Amino acid sequence: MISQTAEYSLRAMAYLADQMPQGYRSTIEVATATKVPTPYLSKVLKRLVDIGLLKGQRGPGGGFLLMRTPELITVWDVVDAVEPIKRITTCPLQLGSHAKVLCPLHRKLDNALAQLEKAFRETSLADLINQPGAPQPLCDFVNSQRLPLS
Amino acid sequence: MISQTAEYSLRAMAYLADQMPQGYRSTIEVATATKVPTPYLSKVLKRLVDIGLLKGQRGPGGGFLLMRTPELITVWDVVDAVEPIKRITTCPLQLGSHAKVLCPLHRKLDNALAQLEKAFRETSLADLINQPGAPQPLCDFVNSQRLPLS
DNA sequence: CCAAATAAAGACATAATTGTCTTAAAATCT
DNA sequence: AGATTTTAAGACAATTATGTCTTTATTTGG
Repeated sequence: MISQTAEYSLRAMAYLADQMPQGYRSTIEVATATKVPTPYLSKVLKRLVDIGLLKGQRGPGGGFLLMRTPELITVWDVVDAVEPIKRITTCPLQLGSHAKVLCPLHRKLDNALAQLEKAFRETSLADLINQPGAPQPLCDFVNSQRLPLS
Repeated sequence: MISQTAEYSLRAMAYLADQMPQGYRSTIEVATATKVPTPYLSKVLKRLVDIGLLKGQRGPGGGFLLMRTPELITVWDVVDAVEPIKRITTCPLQLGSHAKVLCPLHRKLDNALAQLEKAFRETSLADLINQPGAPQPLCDFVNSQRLPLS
């Protein structure tokens, strides 16, 4: 229901949100952590740069970095950037009689899309990594650098 | 967010639900009414037959017919038949630590899918064609055969 | 039985998505 | 300046989704 590219984008953004304090992270590191094919992730990351969600930095010590803090980037921002949710605002059959009000079928479908959009807009990357009482961290990598060594 | 094929399937099923009292409806008629390319719709309808949602009848007077009444077929039945909503039940990264509990990202995504599934399960084809106070019928074709000629 | 209508089946074509590989450009460090 | 690290860019390949076309099988009605 959501494309592979969107899934990969979300994994990468979540990882980069978690790793933000450490600065730039390279394609290979992100790919390894999120288990995404490296060459393909490279293209996905470039897209996120073009869109303005990430900054790419070349050379030693370079890599990718969020352009905003995790609190200010939502799941919707990411999904909308790589695979926009196309809301149904006009009749797909282009029926004149549906110009103002969608038929029940498309009304229902668009309501479902609206629900989805709302859920995505209400979730920030911070919500994905800062889970106080949550039993599991985002993924194996999350916070791994920051946990006390015990 | 939902495939073209699923959209076409829903249009066709809604049309056939509306036309059920008139008996079999041919591919060409359904294609014209729903504005779907005829040859492609033909394949879609065959799939709906294979799945058991429609009955196909050859020869003069033949065509397609719902296997159940519109009340007993949901939007979910149709979508699930042609393009199943893949719920996230296990970690897509196959991380051992997520065997029991999904990470927040995939928990959120699956919750969204659950919402979608619920909305689709709660809507029957009958809901799409019998709208007492609704300002618009399903589409131009709906109930057109049954309206008083006035 | 024959002709017409219709779905069924499957070959073929096109486009989008996903994935790989190679080269170029830029930044850093010594 | 030169070597190394890294993203940027773009060609190429494989797969899936979408769409078209032709032939075959079945059913009905005369």
